Amino acid sequence: MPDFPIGGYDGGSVSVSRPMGRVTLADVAKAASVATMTVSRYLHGNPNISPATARKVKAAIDRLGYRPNYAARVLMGQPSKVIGLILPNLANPFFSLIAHCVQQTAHGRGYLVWIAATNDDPTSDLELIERMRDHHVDGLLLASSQGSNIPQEKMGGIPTVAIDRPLRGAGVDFVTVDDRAAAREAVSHLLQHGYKRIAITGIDAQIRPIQERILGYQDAMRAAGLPPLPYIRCDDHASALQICKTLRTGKRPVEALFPLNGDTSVLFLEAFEELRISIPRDLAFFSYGDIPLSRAIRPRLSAVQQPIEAMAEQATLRLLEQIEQKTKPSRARIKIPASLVIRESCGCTRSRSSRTS
Amino acid sequence: MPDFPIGGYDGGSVSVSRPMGRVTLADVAKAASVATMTVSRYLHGNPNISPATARKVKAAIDRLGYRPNYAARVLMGQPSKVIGLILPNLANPFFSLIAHCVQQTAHGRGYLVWIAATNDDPTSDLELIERMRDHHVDGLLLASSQGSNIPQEKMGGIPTVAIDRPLRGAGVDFVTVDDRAAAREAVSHLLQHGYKRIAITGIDAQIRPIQERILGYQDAMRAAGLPPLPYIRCDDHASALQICKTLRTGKRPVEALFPLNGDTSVLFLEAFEELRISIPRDLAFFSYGDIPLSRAIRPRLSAVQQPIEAMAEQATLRLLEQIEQKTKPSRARIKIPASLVIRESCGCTRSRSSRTS
DNA sequence: TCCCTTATTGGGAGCGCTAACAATCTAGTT
DNA sequence: AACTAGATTGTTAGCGCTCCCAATAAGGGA
Repeated sequence: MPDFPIGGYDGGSVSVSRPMGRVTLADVAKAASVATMTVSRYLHGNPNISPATARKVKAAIDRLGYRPNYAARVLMGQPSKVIGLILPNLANPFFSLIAHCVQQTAHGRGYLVWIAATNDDPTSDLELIERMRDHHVDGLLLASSQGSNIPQEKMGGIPTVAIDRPLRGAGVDFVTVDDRAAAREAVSHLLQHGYKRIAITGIDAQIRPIQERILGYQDAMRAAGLPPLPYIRCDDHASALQICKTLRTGKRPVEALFPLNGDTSVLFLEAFEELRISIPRDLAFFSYGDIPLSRAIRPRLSAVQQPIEAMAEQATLRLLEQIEQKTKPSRARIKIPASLVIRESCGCTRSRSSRTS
Repeated sequence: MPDFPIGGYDGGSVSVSRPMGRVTLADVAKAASVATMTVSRYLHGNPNISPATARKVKAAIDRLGYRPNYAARVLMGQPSKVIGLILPNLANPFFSLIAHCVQQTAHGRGYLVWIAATNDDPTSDLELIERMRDHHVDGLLLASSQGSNIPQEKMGGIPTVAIDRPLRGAGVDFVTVDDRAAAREAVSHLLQHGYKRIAITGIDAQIRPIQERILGYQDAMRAAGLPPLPYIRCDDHASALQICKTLRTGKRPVEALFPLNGDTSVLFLEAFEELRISIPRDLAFFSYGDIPLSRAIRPRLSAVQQPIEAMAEQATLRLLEQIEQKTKPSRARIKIPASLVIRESCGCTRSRSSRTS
């Protein structure tokens, strides 16, 4: 059996329910007493059509409630006007905001967005790509799951833009936040407070954006002549608690904590509350990405503010350009600068804001 | 011009880039020296095929890397194996969790899920339905935007299940949380604490689930012989602040606040923090739905816990059944009971949990 | 008036696939 | 050996649409 789903056993001759009764081009043509081609041309805005004919055709379309059959269009090589958006996880506000923005941008240009999530399953990635291709999406926007490696030939020349995470293997455009600069700025800010032992933590460091943020952290530490501390992996509530306990013990306690992603920030905020760790008195804190409900948290969080809208819009526009201009992917790497929102958790007492280079 | 996007002006004779080079059934058939029908039969798991032929066909498929062309399948009336999921807003964790669960369930049954969001634009609803139909989704899962009224004929007989919010007009199955019972239970619990003036607040009350929750509130108040207080609309941070100020003033201050949806709960938690209102000392609080980051909030929140997974799974399974068994929609109304998570914000001091009827 | 150019319309063919039916082949029966 | 039921494979047509090319209608200059 093949690895793609099939129509199901049909017993060899069981009739499949055909979507009956739908109005076709031929129906419209007959009603308007013209050739199907004329209707087709009208639909495509071909100017070589007399106003009188156009009116007749329009009337027939409206009267019959005609809708185009995209399967037939697409079979002839026409664009489907659908782009696929594959995300690792819809429950993460970072990605759901991307979804929102991509849809906004694409919709304004006449495209539908087919959103799907891999739920961090790297094999699911490849399957989604293939099946979306089978369904003739015009292009693909990919925030690939951790570790998935997409061979170039699997993309089969379909316009693709990677977003947030690069696509190893396939040579495509890549739009991302300038994570390295953002992390560097954040750590620099913490250093200005006089903290010397600044620790970083987060999820699996294999993911590209995390690697970039680690580099940014190291940049800032080294620039200040301080040794970078090792990256602390934190995946769940239990490990956050555990880490909190070890951070403050020992002869040289950590003075500031910088989680490198939003989920981890949440984990630590929960742990701080549970362990009655006072921020920023016991420990300074700098969050990565805006946290939902952050206004209900005291002290207010200083955070890296990711330019999600700009990133999503850039990526979408680049993709649509590739689709419509049929330009080759330039393998460009577009880095969008993030900004810092300085509130109180880092040790500041008044709010102010700065923008990274 | 029609109201659906068209392929773009083609000048009458500009050649459209056909996705060249893709392996077709005929290619496989030739490579395996059989008829195309034989390959098709193999793909559909037809048992009337000799093992030797099956092997030959499989080898050819693997060697050539054949993938089915769904446009052609669908044009013949075959199922597309895609279901559409239309949600009001992906940024809301309630809906993004629905998306996650639907995908989980559908994927296990060989279906892809086409997720799209209307961003609370009621007109966008209808357009998405129509365009997904144009693309031959096998069925539709709908959490319709507020106020959208879908005429039955627009659904055109496509299997549909409404989720969370009913579909006015179209007679389809409807899977929802038993919001009325959940609200009743929550209010009853608050009443047991001795609170008599319990206020409800939330977004636009036109939305069906909100209406049900209001009814549940009124049930509980009347059962206790108390007059229900009027519903307080709250849409943003400013109005939450305003409401907080008025709640505690006057001769008969409100003792407990019960926001009827998650977003509003967040708004009030932020306002409480800003106004230094202490929960539950100044005001008891019962949240609707689990709030992200709720573990980082003191006191811990008592909340209605919505059975999102069960709801999404039920809805998906019902839809797939309609699709595969070709059963008519029973116009059934399935209510899934919610449970209460009792923590501290309601005035309790120890955690315990109860389940509504 | 005729011919030629340009605007507008029509007529097949065929995209890749599958339903229905036809054809062939096998083994079992009398 | 002739025949038949059943298993296996092939053939044809056509899903709804758009391509290519041909056909017609409309204007303009000789």
